[in-house]
Amino acid sequence: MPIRVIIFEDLELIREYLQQIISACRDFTFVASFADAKDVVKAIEATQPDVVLMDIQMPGISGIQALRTIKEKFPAVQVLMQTVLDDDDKIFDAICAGASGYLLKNTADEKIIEAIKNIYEGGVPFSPSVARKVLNLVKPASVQNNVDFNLSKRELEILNCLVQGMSYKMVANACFISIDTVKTHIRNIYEKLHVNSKSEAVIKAMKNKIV
Amino acid sequence: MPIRVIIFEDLELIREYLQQIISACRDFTFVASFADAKDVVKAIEATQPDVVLMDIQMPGISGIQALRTIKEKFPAVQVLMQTVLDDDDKIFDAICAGASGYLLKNTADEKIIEAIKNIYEGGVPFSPSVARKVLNLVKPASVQNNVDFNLSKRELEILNCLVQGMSYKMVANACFISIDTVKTHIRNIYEKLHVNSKSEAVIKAMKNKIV
DNA sequence: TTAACGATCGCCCGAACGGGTGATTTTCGG
DNA sequence: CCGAAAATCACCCGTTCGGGCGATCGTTAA
Repeated sequence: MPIRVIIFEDLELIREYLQQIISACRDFTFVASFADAKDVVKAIEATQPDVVLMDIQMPGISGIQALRTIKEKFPAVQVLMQTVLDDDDKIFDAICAGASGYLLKNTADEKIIEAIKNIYEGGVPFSPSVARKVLNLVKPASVQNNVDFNLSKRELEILNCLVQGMSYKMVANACFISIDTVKTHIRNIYEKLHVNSKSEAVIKAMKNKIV
Repeated sequence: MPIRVIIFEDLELIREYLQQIISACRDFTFVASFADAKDVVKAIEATQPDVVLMDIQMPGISGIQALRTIKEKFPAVQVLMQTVLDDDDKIFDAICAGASGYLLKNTADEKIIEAIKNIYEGGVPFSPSVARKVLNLVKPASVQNNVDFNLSKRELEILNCLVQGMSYKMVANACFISIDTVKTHIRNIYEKLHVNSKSEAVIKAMKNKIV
């Protein structure tokens, strides 16, 4: 059973070009193409696609907005975003909105074919440079989680309570120890983390993924 | 100029298998292979590879540890991790440690070849399922940043101070307002965020990326 | 032109917190 | 087995915080 593909792309030239590539491959059925995403819901309902090729820059409703709508109404439909410019924010937005893949428009034909198949099989095709960007988005968030603050097991447990927003009293109850002991532990934690308030400890714990 | 490749892989069968794949491709020069990462630094110095194929599970020093060492001493060397099991944590650790790519061992030969070329050209090859996992790591971090707590500009500003670990007094100084006004604002913030302590507000702010 | 809202400031009180000191017991590696 | 580190508890003191109440002054939207 061929994969049903539809296209959203404002530029006629590119639209027809993509259309040709899809049609030429017998694993795909080219179903329809649209120059804008105004009636994206109706379009999906009418055409029942497996995969949507979506341009990011389009007059009127943006590709990202359309993507959001699709993922909301038809979560099973896979959407492959494509764009000329590799803007970090756009890429990030698209990923957060549920894009299944992200290609730059300089991608070779056979790569596009491959990406569509890939996406249909549950993969996540990214242009190399896009993938690099995604990685750079992930990395900073968790860099330096190897810093060792030398917290004991108990201290970690209590710090964990703190990052859940607990008060001293609540920690004491949760850990079955007296409130004074909690204070002692927290004092020690502060010293090890080089902070001197609960908020700072929580912030440092979250940023360093000690939790 | 062919790409110089070395292999770290404890299982002889797989090691020789990879070795054959690499050798068979005239874009690559197979330089050496090692059964463990004990002398990883010496190995790199001696062989001057462009790309390292690194198994994750190895007796003694783990592939991730070796990866860290390589990236520390030879940041220019690209490392392609590979593993049988697609453990989320391992993958995440590898990415954070600077892995240039991540393949599952069921990857087809030609995909491996492609991945090595890709990596050498600055790309980031991931097995489809790995890429999906990476995405899932990125997404939750920024999901729900659209929740609107209806904070005023001033309240946002003060909340920002809080997530930097400031006390009431410090916020007052930073915003050039009296400490009592800070208290009023924070009271209002608490109400809007449905919390009732600084830590909780900080946690909620960080988790929801209001900052 | 009111009414609503945000920003500003003030006072009060009790609870929570931060830091200092000291002590006992448990645990665990050498 | 012994000593260090961790875990436990206690008391004191001053500061910070959380919350309740009230107030003034702009801006703005109905």
